[in-house]
Amino acid sequence: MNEGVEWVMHSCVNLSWIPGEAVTAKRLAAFYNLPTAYLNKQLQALTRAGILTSASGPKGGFQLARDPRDISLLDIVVAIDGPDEAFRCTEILKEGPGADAKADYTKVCVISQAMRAAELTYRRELAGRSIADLADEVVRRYPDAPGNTRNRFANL
Amino acid sequence: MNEGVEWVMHSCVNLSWIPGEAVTAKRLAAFYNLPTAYLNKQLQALTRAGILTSASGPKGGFQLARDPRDISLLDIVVAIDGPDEAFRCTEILKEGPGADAKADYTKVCVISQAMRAAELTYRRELAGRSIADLADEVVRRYPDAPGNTRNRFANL
DNA sequence: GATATTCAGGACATTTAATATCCAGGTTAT
DNA sequence: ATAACCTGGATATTAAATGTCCTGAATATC
Repeated sequence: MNEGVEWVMHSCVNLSWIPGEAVTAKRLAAFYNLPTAYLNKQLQALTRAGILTSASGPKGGFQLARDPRDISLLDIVVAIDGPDEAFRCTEILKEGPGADAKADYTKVCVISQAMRAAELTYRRELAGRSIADLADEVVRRYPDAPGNTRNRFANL
Repeated sequence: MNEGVEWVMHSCVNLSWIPGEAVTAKRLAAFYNLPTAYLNKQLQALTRAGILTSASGPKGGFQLARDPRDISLLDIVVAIDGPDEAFRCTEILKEGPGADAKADYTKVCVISQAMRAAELTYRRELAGRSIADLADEVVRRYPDAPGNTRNRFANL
Protein backbone atom coordinates (compact mmCIF):
# COMPACT_ATOMS: atom_id res chain seq x y z
CA MET A 1 0.00 0.00 0.00
CA ASN A 2 1.12 3.47 -0.91
CA GLU A 3 2.74 5.27 1.99
CA GLY A 4 0.80 8.37 0.98
CA VAL A 5 -2.28 6.79 2.54
CA GLU A 6 -0.74 7.26 5.96
CA TRP A 7 0.33 10.81 5.18
CA VAL A 8 -3.03 12.03 3.97
CA MET A 9 -5.01 10.30 6.71
CA HIS A 10 -3.00 12.22 9.28
CA SER A 11 -3.32 15.36 7.18
CA CYS A 12 -7.10 15.00 6.94
CA VAL A 13 -7.43 14.59 10.69
CA ASN A 14 -5.34 17.72 11.13
CA LEU A 15 -7.43 19.60 8.57
CA SER A 16 -10.57 18.62 10.48
CA TRP A 17 -9.23 20.74 13.32
CA ILE A 18 -8.70 23.77 11.09
CA PRO A 19 -12.12 24.17 9.52
CA GLY A 20 -12.71 26.93 7.03
CA GLU A 21 -9.06 27.70 6.50
CA ALA A 22 -6.93 26.59 3.56
CA VAL A 23 -3.59 25.00 4.42
CA THR A 24 -0.83 24.85 1.85
CA ALA A 25 0.88 21.63 0.83
CA LYS A 26 4.12 23.11 2.09
CA ARG A 27 2.78 23.50 5.59
CA LEU A 28 1.05 20.13 5.60
CA ALA A 29 4.36 18.58 4.59
CA ALA A 30 6.39 20.54 7.12
CA PHE A 31 4.09 19.32 9.90
CA TYR A 32 5.48 15.78 9.60
CA ASN A 33 8.66 16.63 7.74
CA LEU A 34 7.43 15.03 4.52
CA PRO A 35 8.60 15.75 0.96
CA THR A 36 6.41 18.65 -0.17
CA ALA A 37 6.16 17.92 -3.87
CA TYR A 38 5.28 14.30 -3.32
CA LEU A 39 2.71 14.99 -0.62
CA ASN A 40 1.24 17.56 -2.99
CA LYS A 41 0.67 14.76 -5.51
CA GLN A 42 -1.31 12.81 -2.96
CA LEU A 43 -3.33 15.88 -2.02
CA GLN A 44 -4.12 16.42 -5.68
CA ALA A 45 -5.47 12.88 -5.83
CA LEU A 46 -7.72 13.60 -2.86
CA THR A 47 -8.91 16.74 -4.59
CA ARG A 48 -9.73 14.85 -7.75
CA ALA A 49 -11.63 12.37 -5.59
CA GLY A 50 -13.70 15.17 -4.09
CA ILE A 51 -12.32 14.69 -0.58
CA LEU A 52 -10.46 17.99 -0.52
CA THR A 53 -10.98 21.33 -2.19
CA SER A 54 -8.01 23.29 -3.38
CA ALA A 55 -7.44 26.97 -4.10
CA SER A 56 -4.59 28.58 -5.99
CA GLY A 57 -2.81 31.78 -5.17
CA PRO A 58 -1.94 33.49 -1.91
CA LYS A 59 -4.24 32.30 0.89
CA GLY A 60 -4.66 29.21 -1.20
CA GLY A 61 -4.25 25.62 -0.11
CA PHE A 62 -6.37 22.62 0.80
CA GLN A 63 -9.41 22.08 2.97
CA LEU A 64 -11.75 19.19 3.58
CA ALA A 65 -14.43 19.21 0.92
CA ARG A 66 -17.14 17.96 3.28
CA ASP A 67 -17.98 17.08 6.85
CA PRO A 68 -15.24 14.78 8.20
CA ARG A 69 -18.03 12.46 9.30
CA ASP A 70 -18.65 11.80 5.62
CA ILE A 71 -15.05 10.98 4.73
CA SER A 72 -14.36 7.31 5.29
CA LEU A 73 -10.98 5.66 5.47
CA LEU A 74 -12.01 3.67 2.43
CA ASP A 75 -12.59 6.90 0.50
CA ILE A 76 -8.99 7.82 1.19
CA VAL A 77 -7.51 4.42 0.42
CA VAL A 78 -9.35 4.30 -2.89
CA ALA A 79 -8.33 7.84 -3.78
CA ILE A 80 -4.63 7.20 -3.16
CA ASP A 81 -4.17 3.52 -3.85
CA GLY A 82 -6.76 3.10 -6.55
CA PRO A 83 -9.85 0.92 -6.66
CA ASP A 84 -8.08 -2.37 -7.40
CA GLU A 85 -8.13 -5.13 -4.83
CA ALA A 86 -4.90 -6.58 -3.50
CA PHE A 87 -5.64 -10.02 -4.91
CA ARG A 88 -5.83 -9.82 -8.65
CA CYS A 89 -7.46 -12.83 -10.31
CA THR A 90 -5.69 -13.55 -13.58
CA GLU A 91 -8.15 -16.29 -14.48
CA ILE A 92 -5.58 -19.02 -14.73
CA LEU A 93 -8.47 -21.46 -14.89
CA LYS A 94 -8.73 -20.41 -18.53
CA GLU A 95 -5.46 -22.29 -19.03
CA GLY A 96 -6.76 -25.36 -17.22
CA PRO A 97 -8.81 -28.36 -18.38
CA GLY A 98 -12.43 -27.87 -19.29
CA ALA A 99 -12.05 -24.09 -19.40
CA ASP A 100 -14.97 -22.05 -20.63
CA ALA A 101 -13.55 -19.25 -22.77
CA LYS A 102 -16.67 -17.16 -22.23
CA ALA A 103 -16.77 -17.50 -18.45
CA ASP A 104 -15.68 -14.61 -16.26
CA TYR A 105 -13.53 -16.49 -13.78
CA THR A 106 -13.00 -13.39 -11.68
CA LYS A 107 -16.64 -13.93 -10.72
CA VAL A 108 -16.99 -17.69 -11.05
CA CYS A 109 -13.76 -19.04 -9.59
CA VAL A 110 -14.13 -20.20 -6.00
CA ILE A 111 -10.69 -18.92 -5.04
CA SER A 112 -11.38 -15.53 -6.54
CA GLN A 113 -14.68 -15.41 -4.65
CA ALA A 114 -13.05 -16.30 -1.35
CA MET A 115 -10.38 -13.64 -1.73
CA ARG A 116 -12.96 -11.06 -2.78
CA ALA A 117 -15.12 -11.93 0.20
CA ALA A 118 -12.20 -11.31 2.53
CA GLU A 119 -11.34 -8.01 0.91
CA LEU A 120 -14.97 -7.04 1.18
CA THR A 121 -14.89 -7.35 4.95
CA TYR A 122 -11.73 -5.24 4.93
CA ARG A 123 -13.37 -2.56 2.86
CA ARG A 124 -16.53 -2.66 4.88
CA GLU A 125 -14.48 -2.05 7.99
CA LEU A 126 -12.69 0.89 6.41
CA ALA A 127 -15.95 2.27 5.04
CA GLY A 128 -17.34 2.27 8.57
CA ARG A 129 -14.64 4.50 10.01
CA SER A 130 -14.59 8.23 9.28
CA ILE A 131 -12.00 10.94 9.70
CA ALA A 132 -14.29 12.40 12.36
CA ASP A 133 -14.27 9.07 14.24
CA LEU A 134 -10.52 9.10 14.38
CA ALA A 135 -10.28 12.76 15.28
CA ASP A 136 -12.79 12.26 18.10
CA GLU A 137 -10.87 9.30 19.42
CA VAL A 138 -7.65 11.30 19.41
CA VAL A 139 -9.34 14.11 21.32
CA ARG A 140 -10.68 11.61 23.86
CA ARG A 141 -7.16 10.43 24.58
CA TYR A 142 -5.25 13.65 24.04
CA PRO A 143 -7.56 16.62 24.63
CA ASP A 144 -4.83 19.06 23.72
CA ALA A 145 -4.27 17.61 20.26
CA PRO A 146 -6.44 20.03 18.25
CA GLY A 147 -4.98 23.05 20.02
CA ASN A 148 -1.46 21.77 19.65
CA THR A 149 -2.08 21.12 15.99
CA ARG A 150 -3.48 24.57 15.30
CA ASN A 151 -0.59 26.05 17.18
CA ARG A 152 2.00 24.14 15.22
CA PHE A 153 0.40 25.10 11.91
CA ALA A 154 0.36 28.73 12.96
CA ASN A 155 4.13 28.54 13.39
CA LEU A 156 4.98 26.89 10.09
CA MET B 1 -0.22 -9.01 -3.69
CA ASN B 2 2.10 -11.53 -5.25
CA GLU B 3 0.53 -13.32 -8.18
CA GLY B 4 2.05 -16.52 -6.83
CA VAL B 5 -0.71 -16.58 -4.23
CA GLU B 6 -3.24 -17.32 -6.94
CA TRP B 7 -1.01 -19.95 -8.51
CA VAL B 8 -0.36 -21.91 -5.36
CA MET B 9 -3.95 -21.73 -4.12
CA HIS B 10 -5.08 -23.41 -7.30
CA SER B 11 -2.16 -25.83 -7.06
CA CYS B 12 -3.04 -26.75 -3.49
CA VAL B 13 -6.65 -27.45 -4.41
CA ASN B 14 -5.42 -29.66 -7.22
CA LEU B 15 -2.99 -31.43 -4.91
CA SER B 16 -5.85 -32.13 -2.51
CA TRP B 17 -7.34 -34.28 -5.25
CA ILE B 18 -4.14 -36.27 -5.71
CA PRO B 19 -3.47 -37.43 -2.17
CA GLY B 20 -0.39 -39.49 -1.43
CA GLU B 21 1.28 -38.78 -4.73
CA ALA B 22 4.08 -36.32 -5.34
CA VAL B 23 3.60 -33.92 -8.26
CA THR B 24 6.58 -32.18 -9.81
CA ALA B 25 6.82 -28.44 -10.18
CA LYS B 26 7.03 -28.92 -13.90
CA ARG B 27 3.66 -30.64 -14.03
CA LEU B 28 2.04 -28.22 -11.64
CA ALA B 29 3.26 -25.38 -13.88
CA ALA B 30 2.17 -27.09 -17.08
CA PHE B 31 -1.33 -27.49 -15.69
CA TYR B 32 -1.95 -23.74 -15.95
CA ASN B 33 0.85 -22.92 -18.38
CA LEU B 34 2.88 -21.09 -15.72
CA PRO B 35 6.65 -20.44 -15.68
CA THR B 36 8.09 -23.54 -14.06
CA ALA B 37 11.11 -22.07 -12.31
CA TYR B 38 9.13 -19.23 -10.81
CA LEU B 39 6.28 -21.42 -9.62
CA ASN B 40 8.93 -23.66 -8.12
CA LYS B 41 10.09 -20.73 -6.01
CA GLN B 42 6.60 -20.29 -4.64
CA LEU B 43 6.31 -24.00 -3.93
CA GLN B 44 9.60 -23.85 -2.07
CA ALA B 45 8.16 -21.08 0.08
CA LEU B 46 5.15 -23.25 0.88
CA THR B 47 7.49 -26.07 1.78
CA ARG B 48 9.49 -23.85 4.13
CA ALA B 49 6.18 -22.80 5.67
CA GLY B 50 5.27 -26.43 6.32
CA ILE B 51 2.30 -26.40 3.97
CA LEU B 52 3.86 -28.75 1.43
CA THR B 53 6.40 -31.53 1.67
CA SER B 54 8.94 -31.95 -1.09
CA ALA B 55 10.98 -34.89 -2.27
CA SER B 56 13.99 -34.89 -4.56
CA GLY B 57 14.81 -37.37 -7.26
CA PRO B 58 12.69 -39.42 -9.61
CA LYS B 59 9.16 -39.85 -8.26
CA GLY B 60 9.87 -36.66 -6.35
CA GLY B 61 7.73 -33.56 -6.23
CA PHE B 62 5.34 -31.83 -3.89
CA GLN B 63 2.42 -32.96 -1.76
CA LEU B 64 0.25 -31.32 0.85
CA ALA B 65 1.99 -31.60 4.20
CA ARG B 66 -1.26 -32.01 6.12
CA ASP B 67 -4.99 -32.41 5.82
CA PRO B 68 -6.32 -29.72 3.47
CA ARG B 69 -8.85 -28.90 6.17
CA ASP B 70 -5.91 -27.58 8.19
CA ILE B 71 -4.48 -25.36 5.46
CA SER B 72 -6.09 -21.96 5.55
CA LEU B 73 -5.97 -19.32 2.86
CA LEU B 74 -4.18 -17.13 5.36
CA ASP B 75 -1.46 -19.74 5.75
CA ILE B 76 -0.84 -19.50 2.03
CA VAL B 77 -0.95 -15.72 1.82
CA VAL B 78 1.53 -15.41 4.67
CA ALA B 79 3.83 -18.05 3.19
CA ILE B 80 3.99 -16.33 -0.21
CA ASP B 81 3.44 -12.67 0.53
CA GLY B 82 5.09 -12.53 3.93
CA PRO B 83 3.64 -11.61 7.29
CA ASP B 84 3.62 -7.83 6.77
CA GLU B 85 0.33 -6.00 6.58
CA ALA B 86 -0.55 -3.90 3.55
CA PHE B 87 -0.67 -0.69 5.57
CA ARG B 88 2.75 -0.01 7.01
CA CYS B 89 2.76 2.56 9.82
CA THR B 90 5.93 4.65 9.54
CA GLU B 91 5.18 6.49 12.77
CA ILE B 92 5.11 9.91 11.22
CA LEU B 93 3.67 11.15 14.51
CA LYS B 94 7.24 11.03 15.75
CA GLU B 95 7.89 14.00 13.48
CA GLY B 96 4.86 15.86 14.79
CA PRO B 97 4.33 18.15 17.78
CA GLY B 98 4.41 16.66 21.27
CA ALA B 99 5.92 13.41 20.01
CA ASP B 100 7.00 10.84 22.54
CA ALA B 101 10.26 9.35 21.30
CA LYS B 102 9.71 6.24 23.39
CA ALA B 103 6.16 5.58 22.25
CA ASP B 104 5.46 2.80 19.76
CA TYR B 105 3.11 4.61 17.43
CA THR B 106 2.43 1.49 15.44
CA LYS B 107 0.45 0.45 18.53
CA VAL B 108 -0.66 3.81 19.90
CA CYS B 109 -1.63 5.79 16.80
CA VAL B 110 -5.37 5.82 16.17
CA ILE B 111 -4.91 5.63 12.41
CA SER B 112 -2.56 2.69 12.71
CA GLN B 113 -5.06 0.97 14.98
CA ALA B 114 -7.94 1.52 12.59
CA MET B 115 -5.99 0.16 9.65
CA ARG B 116 -4.80 -2.81 11.67
CA ALA B 117 -8.33 -3.54 12.81
CA ALA B 118 -9.49 -3.65 9.20
CA GLU B 119 -6.67 -5.93 8.16
CA LEU B 120 -7.49 -8.14 11.12
CA THR B 121 -11.00 -8.78 9.79
CA TYR B 122 -9.46 -9.58 6.43
CA ARG B 123 -7.06 -12.07 7.97
CA ARG B 124 -9.74 -13.59 10.14
CA GLU B 125 -11.82 -14.21 7.04
CA LEU B 126 -8.91 -15.85 5.25
CA ALA B 127 -8.03 -17.88 8.32
CA GLY B 128 -11.57 -19.24 8.34
CA ARG B 129 -11.40 -20.69 4.85
CA SER B 130 -9.43 -23.84 4.13
CA ILE B 131 -8.21 -25.50 0.98
CA ALA B 132 -10.68 -28.29 1.73
CA ASP B 133 -13.53 -25.75 1.89
CA LEU B 134 -12.68 -24.50 -1.56
CA ALA B 135 -12.15 -27.96 -3.00
CA ASP B 136 -15.52 -29.10 -1.61
CA GLU B 137 -17.24 -26.08 -3.06
CA VAL B 138 -15.72 -26.75 -6.46
CA VAL B 139 -16.91 -30.36 -6.31
CA ARG B 140 -20.38 -29.22 -5.37
CA ARG B 141 -20.54 -27.09 -8.51
CA TYR B 142 -18.47 -29.21 -10.85
CA PRO B 143 -18.55 -32.85 -9.70
CA ASP B 144 -16.16 -33.87 -12.47
CA ALA B 145 -13.41 -31.50 -11.39
CA PRO B 146 -11.31 -33.93 -9.32
CA GLY B 147 -11.47 -36.60 -12.01
CA ASN B 148 -10.68 -34.12 -14.75
CA THR B 149 -7.77 -32.80 -12.74
CA ARG B 150 -6.31 -36.23 -12.08
CA ASN B 151 -6.74 -37.04 -15.73
CA ARG B 152 -5.00 -33.91 -16.91
CA PHE B 153 -2.10 -34.52 -14.53
CA ALA B 154 -1.78 -38.08 -15.78
CA ASN B 155 -1.26 -36.72 -19.28
CA LEU B 156 1.36 -34.08 -18.47
C1' DG C 1 -1.83 46.00 -13.67
C1' DA C 2 2.38 43.95 -11.51
C1' DT C 3 3.87 40.74 -8.35
C1' DA C 4 4.21 37.01 -5.39
C1' DT C 5 2.06 32.80 -3.88
C1' DT C 6 0.04 28.59 -4.69
C1' DC C 7 -2.10 24.58 -7.07
C1' DA C 8 -2.09 21.43 -11.49
C1' DG C 9 0.15 18.30 -13.83
C1' DG C 10 3.54 16.48 -17.01
C1' DA C 11 8.34 14.99 -17.45
C1' DC C 12 11.79 13.05 -15.63
C1' DA C 13 15.13 10.35 -12.02
C1' DT C 14 15.81 7.05 -8.36
C1' DT C 15 14.82 3.25 -5.58
C1' DT C 16 12.53 -0.89 -4.48
C1' DA C 17 9.66 -4.86 -5.36
C1' DA C 18 7.75 -8.22 -8.49
C1' DT C 19 8.63 -11.32 -12.02
C1' DA C 20 11.23 -14.10 -13.91
C1' DT C 21 15.61 -17.15 -15.70
C1' DC C 22 19.68 -19.92 -15.12
C1' DC C 23 22.96 -22.77 -13.05
C1' DA C 24 25.62 -25.45 -9.70
C1' DG C 25 24.99 -28.62 -6.00
C1' DG C 26 22.59 -32.07 -3.33
C1' DT C 27 19.09 -35.99 -3.10
C1' DT C 28 17.06 -40.19 -4.61
C1' DA C 29 14.62 -43.88 -7.55
C1' DT C 30 15.83 -47.05 -10.94
C1' DA D 1 25.94 -44.88 -12.74
C1' DT D 2 22.39 -42.22 -14.37
C1' DA D 3 18.65 -39.38 -14.84
C1' DA D 4 15.05 -36.82 -12.56
C1' DC D 5 14.08 -33.59 -9.22
C1' DC D 6 14.38 -30.15 -5.43
C1' DT D 7 17.33 -26.17 -3.24
C1' DG D 8 18.99 -21.96 -3.27
C1' DG D 9 21.94 -18.33 -4.86
C1' DA D 10 23.02 -15.13 -8.67
C1' DT D 11 21.38 -12.42 -12.08
C1' DA D 12 18.25 -10.04 -15.44
C1' DT D 13 14.01 -7.72 -16.60
C1' DT D 14 9.99 -5.19 -15.77
C1' DA D 15 6.79 -2.53 -13.17
C1' DA D 16 5.63 0.23 -9.27
C1' DA D 17 6.66 3.28 -5.60
C1' DT D 18 8.99 7.23 -4.35
C1' DG D 19 10.69 11.62 -5.22
C1' DT D 20 12.22 15.98 -7.90
C1' DC D 21 11.70 19.66 -11.10
C1' DC D 22 9.65 22.84 -14.11
C1' DT D 23 6.05 25.21 -16.77
C1' DG D 24 1.57 27.07 -16.73
C1' DA D 25 -2.70 28.75 -14.70
C1' DA D 26 -5.23 30.87 -10.91
C1' DT D 27 -5.63 34.48 -7.49
C1' DA D 28 -4.89 37.62 -3.38
C1' DT D 29 -2.57 41.74 -2.45
C1' DC D 30 -0.34 46.00 -3.29
